[in-house]
Amino acid sequence: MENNSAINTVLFKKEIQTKRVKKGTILQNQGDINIKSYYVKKGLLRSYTIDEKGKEHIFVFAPEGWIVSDMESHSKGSPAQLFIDALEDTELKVIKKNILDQTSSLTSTEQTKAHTLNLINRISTLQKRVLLLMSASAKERYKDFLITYPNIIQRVPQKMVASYLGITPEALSKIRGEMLK
Amino acid sequence: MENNSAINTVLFKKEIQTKRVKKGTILQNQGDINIKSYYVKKGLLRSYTIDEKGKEHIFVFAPEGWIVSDMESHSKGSPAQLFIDALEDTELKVIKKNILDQTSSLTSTEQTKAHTLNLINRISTLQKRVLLLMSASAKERYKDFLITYPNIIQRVPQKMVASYLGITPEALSKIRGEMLK
DNA sequence: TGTATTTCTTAATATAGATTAACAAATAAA
DNA sequence: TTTATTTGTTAATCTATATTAAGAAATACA
Repeated sequence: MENNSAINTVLFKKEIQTKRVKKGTILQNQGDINIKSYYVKKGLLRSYTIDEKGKEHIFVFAPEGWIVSDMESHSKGSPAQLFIDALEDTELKVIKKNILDQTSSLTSTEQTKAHTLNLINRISTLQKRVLLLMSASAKERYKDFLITYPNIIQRVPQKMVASYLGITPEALSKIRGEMLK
Repeated sequence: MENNSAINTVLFKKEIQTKRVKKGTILQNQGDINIKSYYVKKGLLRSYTIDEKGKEHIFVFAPEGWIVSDMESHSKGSPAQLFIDALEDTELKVIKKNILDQTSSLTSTEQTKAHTLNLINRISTLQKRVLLLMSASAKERYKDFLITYPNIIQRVPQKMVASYLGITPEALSKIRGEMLK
């Protein structure tokens, strides 16, 4: 989920499979049982839900160096909540092992540390996201997005940025219009 | 942050200090440098921010068995973003060590696993929270809160529940009124 | 116990953002 | 290319929630 160059150390070689997928490929469907994690070497993945009204809500964008995984389901062993698909042609590593098993007696201290750091970074990112969703206006959240993920806007359609921010494409268009003045 | 009985195994004895604090005690102020984590043995803590308009936003409630810590700041070594205080007289353990150092060569595999599980549970909780904030109405979020944290409503004033949900006390009062019919 | 303070409720009004719709612009497909 | 599809814009209208205000209820305090 976040940029962490030490990740290669963490990934447990024999459990990993490298893969190339085309833009549009769905890696995980809502309801899937066998949940995996994906490390992005090159390209761009995203995870998202579709609510009862059929509306998409993007949970994360995962560009180079990030990991996407459905923690909620992963930790509970329940079916996937999230869809995961490729927004660009992507080169990735599939991590099949349950994340808990990765912290096995066979992994080194350094690996475990990098692994822990990765989890903490995710929590930190989510903490910020929750606080912004609770206290900031759509415009403020958009401004924060531009700073925090400067390269994403050029790579995805605007409506996906709106979906990530939790607003409609129309609302984002209006905000951008206002910001130009 | 979440209920996990294995936590005692994780906590590294000599780094821990048990403490009793009175209701209202502030354990961490926004801007504090030396960030600690708190494990609640008995009682109730919360973490929260205060925005530019002076409005409080509760990030987590931490009843018995939970840990509160300011991950955002902890991981970056930056000053605390969150306040942490006691909503009831509380018995707690102060974890001074940086969380990364806890995953040292001295901790056992079991400890590390429990520790990892704890982090994953937090991510899982936050994932759900983000998705709810993005896609659900205030009433839906309140209903979810009642199910997920059934005992908290009896222990905190209603306005704090509102603050946790990201709505005003007036809005929550109205929602509760509607739900009685 | 009585008084002050905080919390909760209700209602009127305001506002950010949703919805709907229609069109323009860009991108993909034929 | 030309045409079809997706994406972005603008504007009118609607709705959930915020804001403001005032009184009632509960709680803390003297």
